[in-house]
Amino acid sequence: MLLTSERAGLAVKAKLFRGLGDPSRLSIVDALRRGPLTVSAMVEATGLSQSNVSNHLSCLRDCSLVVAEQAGRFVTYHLSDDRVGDLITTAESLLADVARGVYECTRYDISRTVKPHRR
Amino acid sequence: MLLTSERAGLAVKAKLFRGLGDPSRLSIVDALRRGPLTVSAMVEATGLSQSNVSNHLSCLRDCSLVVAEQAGRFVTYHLSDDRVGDLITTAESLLADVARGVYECTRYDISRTVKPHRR
DNA sequence: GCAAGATATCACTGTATGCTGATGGGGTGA
DNA sequence: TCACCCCATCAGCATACAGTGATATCTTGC
Repeated sequence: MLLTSERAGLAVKAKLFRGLGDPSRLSIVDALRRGPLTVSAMVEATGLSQSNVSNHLSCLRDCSLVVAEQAGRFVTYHLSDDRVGDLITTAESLLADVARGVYECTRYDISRTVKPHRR
Repeated sequence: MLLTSERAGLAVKAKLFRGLGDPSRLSIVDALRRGPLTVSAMVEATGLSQSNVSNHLSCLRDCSLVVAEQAGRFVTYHLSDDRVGDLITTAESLLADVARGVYECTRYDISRTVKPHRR
C-alpha cells in the first residue's frame, strides 16, 4: 500500500505528464522547443484561438514549465528547462517503436487532435 | 499553422503523456519499474480496486506501455521498454527543481491523488 | 488622453474519462 | 466436475477540464 508521501509524489508527477498530455498544450510546448515565441506567434503556429492559447499558457506558467518575459506589448515565452524538451524527445524515440500501439489505444478519443480555431 | 501530419504526431505524443498523466496509472507504471508484478500484487501495492487496476492495465496494454504474460491463473505485467521508466526518471529530475510550481498549478485538481479503494 | 494592439481573465457548456459494482470467463486443484 | 481463485469486461455515474466568446488589463504611439 502506498504511503501518503508517495501518493503526493505520484500526484505531482502525474500532473507534470498531464500538462504535456493535451494536444493543444503539447503543440505549444513543442513549438517552444525551437526557441522563444510570443503569444501571437503561438496562435499563428498552432492555429488555436488566442484565449485558448492564453489559458494553456497560464497553466504551463503556473506549472513552471514555461517562463514568460514581457517585452513591450508582447510577452515572449520559452521553456523553463531543457528537460521539458527532453521528455518530448524521449517520448518521440519511444513512439518510434510503439507508436502503433499508442495510436490504437481506444481508451482516449482518437479523434482528439489539435483543433484549429475557425476564423 | 500545423500540418495534418504534425497534428497526428502531436496527438499520439499527447496520448502517451496522458497515459502517464493519471495518478492511478502512474502508480501502476511506477510500481512496475521495480520489476514485473501480477495484477493482484498491483492491487496490493497501489490500494486501488481490482477492476480499476484492470481497466488501467487494459489501457496501458493497448498503448503498448506494458506487456502481459499469462502464467497459470496469474497474469504478470512488465514495462514494455526502458524508456517508459526513463520518462518518469526525467520527470522526477525535473520536478526536483520545479516541483513547487507544478504542485501549485491550479488548473488541475490538486486533491487528485491515488485514491485507495475502501475495503 | 485616446485609440489600437497584445495578452489575460472569466463564466459557461459539453464531453471525455476515472471509479465503481456486478458479472463473465478461464485456469486450477480437490 | 465443482468450488475457488485471478483477472477482464461492461454499463452507469459523477466530475474534471478543454474550448469558446466576451471582456478586462496593459502597453505603445499619436
